[in-house]
Amino acid sequence: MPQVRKVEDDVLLARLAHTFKDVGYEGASLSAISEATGLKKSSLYHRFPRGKEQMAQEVLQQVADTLEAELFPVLAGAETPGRKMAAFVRVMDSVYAGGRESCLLNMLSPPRGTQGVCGEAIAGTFHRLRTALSQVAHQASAGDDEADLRAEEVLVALQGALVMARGIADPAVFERTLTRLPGIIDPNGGA
Amino acid sequence: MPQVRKVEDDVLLARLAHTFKDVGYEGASLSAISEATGLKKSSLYHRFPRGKEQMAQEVLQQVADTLEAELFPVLAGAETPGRKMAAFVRVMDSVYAGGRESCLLNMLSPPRGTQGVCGEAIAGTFHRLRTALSQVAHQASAGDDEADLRAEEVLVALQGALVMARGIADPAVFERTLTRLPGIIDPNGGA
DNA sequence: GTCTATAATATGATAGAC
DNA sequence: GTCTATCATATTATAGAC
Repeated sequence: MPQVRKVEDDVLLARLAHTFKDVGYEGASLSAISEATGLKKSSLYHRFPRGKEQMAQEVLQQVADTLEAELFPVLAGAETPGRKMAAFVRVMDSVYAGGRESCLLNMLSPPRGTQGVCGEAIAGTFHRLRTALSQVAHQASAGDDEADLRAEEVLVALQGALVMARGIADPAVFERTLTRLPGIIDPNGGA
Repeated sequence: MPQVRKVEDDVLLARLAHTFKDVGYEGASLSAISEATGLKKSSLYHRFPRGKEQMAQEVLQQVADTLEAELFPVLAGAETPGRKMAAFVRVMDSVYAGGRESCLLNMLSPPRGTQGVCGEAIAGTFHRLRTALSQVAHQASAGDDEADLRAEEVLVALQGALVMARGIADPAVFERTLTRLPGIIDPNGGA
């Protein structure tokens, strides 16, 4: 009888993501993952034959897919920079649960030197975000170099706010930081 | 004959810190630590009877001690805000090896909810840094609330730059961010 | 203070029943 | 597709020689 999927793929990935965000790659033992997902280890290997590394890869891929579907079309669209950044803030506030969850790009980051597949995915997502934000800054009348710097500054603030929110156990840092982001990309945007 | 210290305490702590910065708390197995420090596991337990948790605690304590000795006296001293922030940048550039090393406050951060001793130390160091930076901002004619926000913004940028530098394997992000920090605390400081 | 040796447990991973 | 049972290895931790 139990030939049916006990946990749907999207739910499974969401629970995996939550676990990785909480304890990181090394901290996420298969036992912990099993408990978090409700699937036994062997069932997890059925879904992810290459084990934990594949889980991390697919979770990162889903992050990339979500951004590609929900964020980048807006940032590349016809709206004003102000509206685009409002959407950016909305998406990030949702992705990071108001600062109560950490970033997978941080928590899944491999050791220095050991780049590997996850490292490539993480770097790629950072670059993709920076490019998209830079174009918004460019739209807000920044020169090419200045636009890149503004985009970088936004990502730096986003990541730092998440680290600090976790470090002092206070999501308010993240919320305060979010409100600053539109003004970084578009200083004349009536922030 | 080998009744003498093979590795001095400060060297031992430095090697431990390097390992934790690289692979995080969970990723730093005793085997890895043993190899990195040049001491066998049982020797490590002789130095740190409570094991890895104690190692992390002492490494964090040493970070706090270093800041207390090298940074906070300057920030609380009689110099101009500009000189204080120049010293801040110098210390941070050294502590994080120009962006090629991660922050222990990030890499040793315990899972959400599980605060524990390390969590307390990390939060304490964040608060201590924020307070000291806020006083510099206050000196640079910021109001009390504004000073706190500027201090927070500096720490957020610092942490985020380290995460991003690691994520895209490019320390330049960190160096660029460092140059912005004095202007955040003192916008009229001729940055 | 350091080492070799060892114990108890946890981990990543596989085999095979249903 | 999920499960129980199992394996080989790695992990934290301790005992005792030098």
